[in-house]
Formats: sequence, C-alpha cells, structure tokens
Amino acid sequence: MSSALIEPQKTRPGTLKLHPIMLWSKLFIPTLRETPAEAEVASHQLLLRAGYVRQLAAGVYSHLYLGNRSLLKIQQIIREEMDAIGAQEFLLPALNPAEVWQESGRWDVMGPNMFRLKDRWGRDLCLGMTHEEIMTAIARGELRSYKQLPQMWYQIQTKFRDEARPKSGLLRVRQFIMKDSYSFDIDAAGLDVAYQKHYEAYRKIFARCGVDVIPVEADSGAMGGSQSMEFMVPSDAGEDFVVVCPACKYAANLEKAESVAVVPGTADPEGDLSPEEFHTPGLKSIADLCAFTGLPDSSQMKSLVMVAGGKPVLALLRGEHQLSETKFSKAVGATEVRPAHPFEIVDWFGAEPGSLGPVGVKNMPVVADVALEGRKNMISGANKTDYHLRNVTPGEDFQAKFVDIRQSQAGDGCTVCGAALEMKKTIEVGHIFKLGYKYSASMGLRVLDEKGAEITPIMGSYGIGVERILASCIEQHHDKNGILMPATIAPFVVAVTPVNQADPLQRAAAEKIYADCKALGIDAILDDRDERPGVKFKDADLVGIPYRITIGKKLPQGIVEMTVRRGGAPASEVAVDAVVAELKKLVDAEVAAAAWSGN
RNA sequence: CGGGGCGUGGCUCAGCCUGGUAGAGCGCCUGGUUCGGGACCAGGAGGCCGGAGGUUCGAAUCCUCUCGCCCCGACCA
Repeated sequence: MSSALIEPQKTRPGTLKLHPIMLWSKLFIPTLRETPAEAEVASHQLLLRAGYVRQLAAGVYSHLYLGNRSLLKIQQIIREEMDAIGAQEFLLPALNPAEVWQESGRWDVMGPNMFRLKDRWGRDLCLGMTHEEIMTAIARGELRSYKQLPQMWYQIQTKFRDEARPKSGLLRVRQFIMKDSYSFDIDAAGLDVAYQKHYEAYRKIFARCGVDVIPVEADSGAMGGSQSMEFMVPSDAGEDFVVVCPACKYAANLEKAESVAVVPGTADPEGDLSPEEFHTPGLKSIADLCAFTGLPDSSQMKSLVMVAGGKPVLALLRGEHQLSETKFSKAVGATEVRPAHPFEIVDWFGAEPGSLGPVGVKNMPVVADVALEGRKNMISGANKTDYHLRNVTPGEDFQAKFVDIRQSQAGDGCTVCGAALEMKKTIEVGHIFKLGYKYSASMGLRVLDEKGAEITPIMGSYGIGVERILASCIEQHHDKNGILMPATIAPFVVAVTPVNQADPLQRAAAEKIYADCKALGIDAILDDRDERPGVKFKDADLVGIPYRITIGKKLPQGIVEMTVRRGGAPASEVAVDAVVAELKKLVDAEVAAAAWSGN
C-alpha cells in the first residue's frame, strides 16, 4: 500500500479537513447485517445498520464517524445559506442560569420538559432548550441604537428537551443539534424582511440536503406571535399532520388548517318545526343515534363540554367532525382548555354525557362550528339522560356564537380553490416564527430611535433540526439495500472499489482513481479491505455512498465500472482514464440539480 | 403518567410453561481453500441469563421488588 495515501494531505491555511485517512480498512464503520430489535422506523434501522449512530440512552445517541460526517455536511450547508443572508454565527452556552429563564417567564412555562440541575451552591441551572433568552440577554446588554439594527444571529449546537416519550430513533430525542437563529429589527417591516430571508434560505437548505419539504402555515400559539411557518417532510414516520391542497398551493398544519366541510349526507327536513323529545335508552354515541334515527352523522349535533380558563363552554359540532382545541381556545380567548369531567357535566347539565345539547342552556356560553350555521331540524341531546331532541335549529332553538372550531379532515374543500384536501403525515424539520415583542419586552431590550425615543426591537426566531434532516432524508430515500444518500450530504460521495485487493494492478489503479478524485475535490473512500467483492458492494449500498467505481476484470482492457446508487441503473463501463472526469460531471450535475429553483 | 411488550456472548434469537452442568445462526480470532453481490472447511475465544431479595438440596426458569429499552396513548416552546 502506498504510504502517500495515508499521509495527511497538505492543508491550505484556513481550510478545514475532516479526516486525512479515507481507507475503509482503517475507518470505524461498524455495519450490521441484522436489524437491531429496538429500531422500528426505517431511518432508525438504517442509521444503526449503516454504523452512523449508536444509542446511549432513551433519546440520546452517539454519532459515529459516518453519522458525524453527514451531520457536518448538513451543518455546512446550513452555515453557507445562513451566512448568505447575512446572519452571524455565535456559540452559546448550553448551561443556563435560571435567572434569564425566570425573566422571560419560561422557567415555569417549560415545566418538566426542561432539564434542570443545581450547582454546588444550590443555584438553579438548566440545559437550554432554545436560546431566545440568551440571545436577548446579549442584545439588551449591547444594542443601544437603531443604527445597530437589524441583526441576525445564529448558532448550531446541542439543545436539550426532556421529552416524555423519545421515539423513532433520531426523530424524537432528548438531546439534539439545532440551528437556531434570531432576528432583531426596528419595526414589523424589518421583521418581515428577516422572515422572508429565512424562508428562502430554508428552501435552499432543504433542497440542497435532498429533502422534499412542504412549507405550511402553522399556529403561532399563545405567544402572541403574528406569523409562523413550519417546514414539513412527508413521511409515515412523522407524527404531525398537515393538510394540503393538491390543486393550489394551500398547505397548513392540521391545528391551523381551514377548510369547507362537505355537504351533509342527507338534506335537513323542511319546515319550521319545534324541538321534540324522544326516548333513547342507553344511546350515547353519535353512531348509536345514527343507527336509531336512520340519519347520517352529519344530521347529528355533537355537544362537547369544555373548560376554558376554568369556566365551562359548550362546543357544538356536526356529528362526524372533530374539535380543534387550538381553534377552540383561540375562539374563546383562553390558553388553558380541557374537556370537562363527567361529574362536572352532571353538575352543570343535570344530565349525563351522551344526552347533552344546546337547547335551554343558560349557564354557559355556546360556541358552534360554522358548519352548523344555516342548518335546521337536526338531532341533539335533550339535557335529560336517555332523551334526545329532533328538529333542533341553530339560531332559533338556541343562540350560539358561530366560529370555525372544527379540525379539518381529508376530503374537505379547499378554502382557496375548492378542491378536495389531502392529509399527510409529516416530520417537522424547520420552523420560522415572528416572535414579536415577547422576549424583547419582558427582558427589557430597548434601543433609541432616530428621534432619541426608546423603542423595543421586534424579534423573530428560526429553527432547524439537524439530525431530523438526516433522518428524514433517509426516510425519504432508501431501498431494500440501504440508504440512498444525495451526494451533498452523504458521508462519502464515491467508493473506489478494487474487486480483488490482492491484484497489484487493480490496487494501483484504485489508488490513482482515489487520488484523482481527491484532487478534484470529490469526497472519496477507498475500499481497500481484503474482503470478497459482495461484502464491499453490500456495505457501500447500505451506508449510502451515491457513486461507486469498481475496478475489476476488465482493467487490463482499460475499463472500469461506474455505478450510480440512486435510480438502480446497471453499472456502466468507462475508460479508466476518463472515469474521474465522468464522475465529476455526474456529481456536479447532481449538486446543481439540488439547488432550489424558486417556487 | 396510563396500557402493552421485551431484557440470555457484539447482533438476531432459542431455552423459561414442566427448576437439575447455558445453546444456535451471524459476527470475532487462527490456519487453509476461495474471490464480481454479505464464501467454505477445521480449530478457537467470548455469557455473575439487566439488578436485588425470596422459595428450594438446587433458579436463566418459580415469587416479590427494582432498573433499563421499545411500542400505543397522554404530552410536545
């Protein structure tokens, strides 16, 4: 083996080399033939089998050499795009004193999700879940004048969250790498610019990493934020639902999605009828009533008793619809919302759950979903155990505030174009958020404007889950043989594989090809292991190396093979002298194709 | 936090019901034969059966407690 190969390459000042030795035989790449029993989702299984990660504890993973190489490449892409919009990279402490979190009020709000600890003096500390407080603390100490704004600061580092239930490998963990950036602007217009810049940077980042994302409108929560968008990767391994319109661009988080309910299955009975009680012994569910009355669930009125801010509210929906707690809490202006306990219901209604309805309710507000507006002569509970009413007409037989409190469902009409909406399971990989003044106001960040008046800067925060990009990329791109990494974030771009390591000609050719790849900046690994070719091919496929140059039988005729992992096309024969140039062309084309081309 | 499942060499698992000297395949080490999609033969190393307590002459196996991991649900700035 030529010793030149294992000597560190000369490094120009200021450039960063990941590792000088790229000989497979020298690297720690512990691939597994069998799938470890604890792994359920594809990305988790493959990350383990391909030797990218090992688990240390529930939701805590070690990133081994290959995993770290991919993560570093992802981080580098993020870094480039963040720098391109003028953001500045910081490195912040993971260990935070309680005080800053108490100032913002989140010491209490975060509850058991925050890792907390005490130092030797008994002082409270926590491990940072996110860095709004720290960034704001820096800003308020240093920013004095409008002339210093806007600012965009970011960091790529480990954050902690004591998840109640870590799961799905790297998809939901307790310690993770996150890119978070924070913007400080003089006014809302400035924030709009920072937000838009991040939106575009994020599109570029995800495109370059080879993950297909759907940007969706998201709920900004009870934090007073005005606008928020999530970047979602469609995948069955995900746990967030997103509503998308196949016809127009509409897409929204399920919590927030608006839609038009489908037309009821049966037209309402005509006429100005009065409510009429009927006996329904033991019938409690909507399904029971459908069977009993012979009317579809869309003719039933569902009554849910909620407790909002400590006070009862009656929520009404069409029988087949689900309540959106997010929309409901917004509708009633309460942050804390929960279903009522059965004993409370009996107390307030004098009837058991299953026989409730809006008629005659005086002791609480009634909020009805808009899908009930204009309906008439429906079925509802009678507020008398085992009795229901027919011919109940909203607005006549009871008064209610009509608001959209319904969770959208697949098949609903798009509010923009009317097409039938689809529902997708997704993984959240990024979130951009107009924070407003929450942190700057509570933590006392103020600068002077041009008139010398004190003003509070407006903030935004923008996060990306780095491991989630890796995991969701694998979720989207894998086959029976292993991971199908894009060249942009694969741990290595090409595996140079001599079939017979004992053949000095093959070895020499492989070393030359390897060296030529390095010279052209192609991240190569030379599989110099004294293994049977099948083992090398299987490993290269499993690990997700996008290109392979195989040096074998036809070398004496000056021919080697090039295999493209994605697409499953058969290997092509290429002249030895041309193969690296050919590879370079393919890689460049792939990288160029991954760039975001705009909307 | 509720419900379920599982802890036995590095990995996948058998053995447990019916207590009696801890097994297989893969991987690993040595030698040999092989060498284009996870080779074959021979030899070998490696396990306080998650932990603690109990029952018993005797516990991987039965009982109690505990810890850990996975899945479903609740939760998720």
